[in-house]
Amino acid sequence: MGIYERKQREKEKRKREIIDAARKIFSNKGFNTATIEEIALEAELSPGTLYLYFKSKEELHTSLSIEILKYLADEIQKVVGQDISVEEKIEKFCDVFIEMYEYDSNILINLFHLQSGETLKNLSDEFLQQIKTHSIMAHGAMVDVIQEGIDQGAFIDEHPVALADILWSSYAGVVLWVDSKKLLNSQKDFVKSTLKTAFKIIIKGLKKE
Amino acid sequence: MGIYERKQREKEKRKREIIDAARKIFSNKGFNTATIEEIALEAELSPGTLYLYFKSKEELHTSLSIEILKYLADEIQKVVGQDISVEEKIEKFCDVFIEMYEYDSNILINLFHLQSGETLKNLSDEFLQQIKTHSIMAHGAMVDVIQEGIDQGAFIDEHPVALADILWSSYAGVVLWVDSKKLLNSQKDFVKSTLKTAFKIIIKGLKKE
Amino acid sequence: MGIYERKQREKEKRKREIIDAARKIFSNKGFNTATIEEIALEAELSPGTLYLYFKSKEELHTSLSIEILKYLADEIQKVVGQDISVEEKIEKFCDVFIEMYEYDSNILINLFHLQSGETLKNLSDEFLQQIKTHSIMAHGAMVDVIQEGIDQGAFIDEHPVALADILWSSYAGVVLWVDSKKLLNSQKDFVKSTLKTAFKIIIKGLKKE
Amino acid sequence: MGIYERKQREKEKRKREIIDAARKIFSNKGFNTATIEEIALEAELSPGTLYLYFKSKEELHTSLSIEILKYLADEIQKVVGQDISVEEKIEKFCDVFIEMYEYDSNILINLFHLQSGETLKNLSDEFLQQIKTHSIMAHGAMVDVIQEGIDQGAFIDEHPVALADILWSSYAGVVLWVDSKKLLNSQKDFVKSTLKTAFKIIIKGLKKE
DNA sequence: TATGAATGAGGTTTCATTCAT
DNA sequence: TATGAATGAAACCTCATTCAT
Repeated sequence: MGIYERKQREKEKRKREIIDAARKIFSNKGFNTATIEEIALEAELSPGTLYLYFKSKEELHTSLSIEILKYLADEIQKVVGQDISVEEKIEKFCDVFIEMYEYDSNILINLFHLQSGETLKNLSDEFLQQIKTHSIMAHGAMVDVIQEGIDQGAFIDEHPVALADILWSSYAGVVLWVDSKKLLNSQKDFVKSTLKTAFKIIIKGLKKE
Repeated sequence: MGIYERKQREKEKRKREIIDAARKIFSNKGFNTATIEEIALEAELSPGTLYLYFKSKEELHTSLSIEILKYLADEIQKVVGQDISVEEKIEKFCDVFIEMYEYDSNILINLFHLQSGETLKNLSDEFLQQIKTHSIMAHGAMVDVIQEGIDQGAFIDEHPVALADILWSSYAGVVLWVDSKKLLNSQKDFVKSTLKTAFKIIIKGLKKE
Repeated sequence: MGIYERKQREKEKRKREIIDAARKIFSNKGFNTATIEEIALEAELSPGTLYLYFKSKEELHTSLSIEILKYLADEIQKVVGQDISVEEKIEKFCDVFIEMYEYDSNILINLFHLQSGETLKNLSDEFLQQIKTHSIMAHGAMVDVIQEGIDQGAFIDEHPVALADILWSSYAGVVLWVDSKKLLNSQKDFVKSTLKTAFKIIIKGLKKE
Repeated sequence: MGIYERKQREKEKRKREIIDAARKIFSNKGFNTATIEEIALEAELSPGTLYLYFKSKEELHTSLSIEILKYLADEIQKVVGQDISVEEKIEKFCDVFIEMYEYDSNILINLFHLQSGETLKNLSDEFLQQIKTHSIMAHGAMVDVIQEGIDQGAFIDEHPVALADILWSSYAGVVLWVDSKKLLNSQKDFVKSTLKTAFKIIIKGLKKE
């Protein structure tokens, strides 16, 4: 390994540390409330150093989001090729969502920051392209599985893209809604069980007769 | 109409103008990014004037959220007593959600700001109580309808609170997710059709056999 | 009494009500912290009305201060002509100070606001002249009494102006200092007894041998 | 000197510069009228920088006041142990006061800001404790000297705490009163001579027969 | 490359003052 | 004369970003 490679690797490692710190802080505080200083502290670096690796707070957040999106897309895609029934595949999607939630319960809220008009407008083309790519891959995988179900005559004959959206929405909705109720009523976390039930009902609803 | 009544009415009207301006701005920019100056500009008032009607930016936002919550709870409750089948009632819930979305597509995101830990912590008891009351009423109405379905033997025998959560989640999820996709892909708005399909599938999933 | 006089009298009465309200509020909060709105509320008038009687917050405060100063000067002067010994006259001065303090314990702090460079600079010539006049009269009365004591051979032969300053200072000092201690240590009010003792000691110090 | 020490020293130096600037501005304008921007300008720093060293305007002012109080307490205490007569000790107290006044003629007014109810209420316990400690030390030192005089049979048999209060009051009173006269009459500064005379008279008044 | 002190623009909020009624 | 809603300047404070070391 040459000097250049080693340096490159060092740089990647440092970037990773910063992104990990950023995830923790953004997760707890949200984009606007989190400060660069807090993230730097968490990363055991100085604020100035963060700017050697990321052009701005916005870019740091976007990098983090893209990473999450990429991970999600990868996990979803892994399910598609498995030798199990379509129903089981959709259950696996549910498991992926639960896994994401258990890893970091605020990950989704972070992702939604991306969608704010202002944020997207200021995004570089490169980042925008990456987001689109990963989004399409994750979503496409689900569409494929649903199409498979329709082709097998197991699922109702609706537009598969819409059906995939419903699965995604279920994920987003349960996480946000149940989380919100939890805070308001100080109840324990029942995202997992609600998501399981939701998917069960949706699968039942998707099936013919 | 006496002078006092006229003044009172003037005051209410002004408060309404401010809340309407606030809805527009908070809707587009989110709580943190929106500025009092922008809201004042939108309301064609000076920043100082806003503080004659609302103690703080936070209180203005909370007032707005409570209003939305109250409206939602009212509309949902209207459905419960109607002389139609449970299935139709749930379809009506869907219509209420669509109506809300069409009135202001970012209304829900506004509501989610309430849930942030920091926000809830700083809320006055009075506001907190109102939020809880309206939340419980809206949610309770849905639970009642689902219970009705279970009692009639029409719906599967799951915990009705969880089932109501799934309906709410569906609303939240579709709005957020599909909206997010729309922004990213510049597609036209298909929240309405997706929400319709989602409810159709969930109703089917809820029904016995 | 003509219409003009009646109007004039009305106006004076209103001015008095405002000044009385101002004394109460300035006394409790100090010049900067007190607000026009509070004073208006106390006077049972609207903020706008205050500006019909006083050009500015500053002028209202100055008017109040001048009134106090005038009252003080009058009371002090009443003592001078009385048919009692110089010692007794100085004791009477002390009583006047105590009376002022008991009427309003923060009166003096109010007076000191006048002295701030910024305030004096912005004062109209008319007001400045009034302040000077009353100050000189009050102070002159004390100087006269002390001079009387010196002439009688009862008091030490120091510059009488300086000796009068010491009496005034004693008043100012005890009020401010003891008041300050009271707040810090939550002790009861012993301004009165301290002032009495202070004057007793100073009188003793003033006397020959 | 290591890097850490040098940095620490730099930091202390900067804090000092800010406090010095603050003294100048607070001195001229008073707490409320002085602005952070002015202080920053005086310190040749940006407003934001001040907040790296002091949490708030209030804390900056309190720090300044405590410093003054500490210095005063130290100087007063140095006098107590000296091998001179009680009379001479009290004269030395006077010299300390004069020295303070000559260093910054508005120092005392600054200290009085501390006493305002609002200020004391918002003070952190740590600061409050420091203020109390220094106050008690300074005052206690004077009480000790007076007690010494009483024990020697040189001073009249009054409550020594009250007598110490009179000395302090004399200081406060002369500085405020004479300073106020100076501003009003544009006379030259005679605080020093008046204070000297005042102490002379009080000492005479304190002595037995 | 790494630091972290310094910056300064921009946010929320207050309040003396004005002015249409 | 009296009102009080509206104004808007100016205050305090935060924090993303820069730059000398």
